[in-house]
Amino acid sequence: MTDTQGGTRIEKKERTRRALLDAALTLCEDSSLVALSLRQVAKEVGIVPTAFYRHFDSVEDLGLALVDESFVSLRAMLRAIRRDDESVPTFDEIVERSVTNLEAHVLRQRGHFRFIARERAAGPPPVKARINHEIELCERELATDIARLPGTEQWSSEDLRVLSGLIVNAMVATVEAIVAAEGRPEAEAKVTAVARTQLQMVLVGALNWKSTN
Amino acid sequence: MTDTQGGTRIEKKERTRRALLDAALTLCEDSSLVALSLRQVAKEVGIVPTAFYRHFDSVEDLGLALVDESFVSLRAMLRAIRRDDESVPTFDEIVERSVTNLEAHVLRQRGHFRFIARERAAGPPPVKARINHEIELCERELATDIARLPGTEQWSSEDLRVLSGLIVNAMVATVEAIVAAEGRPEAEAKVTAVARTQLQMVLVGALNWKSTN
DNA sequence: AGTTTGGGTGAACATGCGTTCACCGAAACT
DNA sequence: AGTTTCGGTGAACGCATGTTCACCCAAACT
Repeated sequence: MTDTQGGTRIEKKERTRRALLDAALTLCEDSSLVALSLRQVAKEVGIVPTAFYRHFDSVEDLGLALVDESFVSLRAMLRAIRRDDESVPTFDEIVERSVTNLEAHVLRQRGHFRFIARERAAGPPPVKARINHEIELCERELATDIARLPGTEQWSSEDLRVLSGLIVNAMVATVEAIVAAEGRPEAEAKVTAVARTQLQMVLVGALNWKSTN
Repeated sequence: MTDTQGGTRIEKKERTRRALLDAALTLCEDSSLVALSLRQVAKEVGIVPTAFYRHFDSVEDLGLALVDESFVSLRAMLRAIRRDDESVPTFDEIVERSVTNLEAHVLRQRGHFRFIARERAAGPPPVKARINHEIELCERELATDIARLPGTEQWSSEDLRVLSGLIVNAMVATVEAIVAAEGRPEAEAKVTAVARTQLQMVLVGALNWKSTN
């Protein structure tokens, strides 16, 4: 490969590694990791198939790296929302901020989210497992956030998990719908409007829920 | 192929067609339609690759047939629940019946549901589209069912769709979780228990919702 | 009885796949 | 200046893929 960008050796290695990750993300856009060949992604990047092994053991291994990458940025976003919410009074505003931020983040990282939504259901088993594990972590963190909200003081931890599961489900579905909107802004707006209402309905349910801990 | 079962010609054709559908369902269990080859499924059935074309134009075409099949049986189940519900008084009993029936049906048709859950996100575009369309139909039907329930008389059709979307999301997630339980009964029981509680929470939300039609 | 229909056959093709191996050449060390 | 490290090379392998074609033969028609 002819790398016209100068730089130290590790910089160049990192650059092709990135190129491999990006190429893989693009190439499996409308199929799946399990249908993506090492040679395709190598060709896309402009290196010979064998050179792929200098960076990853297999396509599946590359997939795991993509999962990690995606969730690092997702978790950063969630931390940011959480930080902001410290000073926000009403439920409506929490809903508003959450959905707005989620939408912005999904649009910015469309490729990653497409990937996650797909491989969560169809990826190679280790990839699937990693994704579902990460989502479960989000669910747990959301449960502890909810526990700090007024009105949920004496909920059972059971019910907290159930509620956060419900919300995470709705958010996962929302992400899939935003991604499926394919960038048509009016379709996206409809999706997020629905998501806001759904979250509010769930919150109404939660506020009127008496946990039988 | 040596077909030891006798029968008329169209019966024999139907028999290999079934075998192809079943083989495809089994073979893509832990990958996806997009990673399933025509030759694999032909070999599994015991016919030569070329004979596949006597039944389907392509693997994708076979996939569409599988989608139709799955939803035929799903819709039959939904009709049955709806019929039963006519005579059922309380919300709790509706929740109970729905989740119990869903669980039983998913367990009986595990293969089909696995397939739907996977290909919904990862299938070839036409397959994805067909699945999402079918799910949307379920959502619409649910919305009209809800509209007949006491307490929702003056909801906006907007809100009806939002609520049924929320419920369908939760049910799709439940199906995925049941399938992921891999037949371990205690894991399945936990999943359905969570689903029941989630449905109840949503219903509590709905009952306290005032639609701003 | 004679003919047509149509599911299944088997060879052949070009192409793409993952993986192996010995090798190159420049950056990075000593 | 001399040596090591290591990302990228290119040929080669055995194998699987989708699709074509001419062909077979029993069931189904006339």
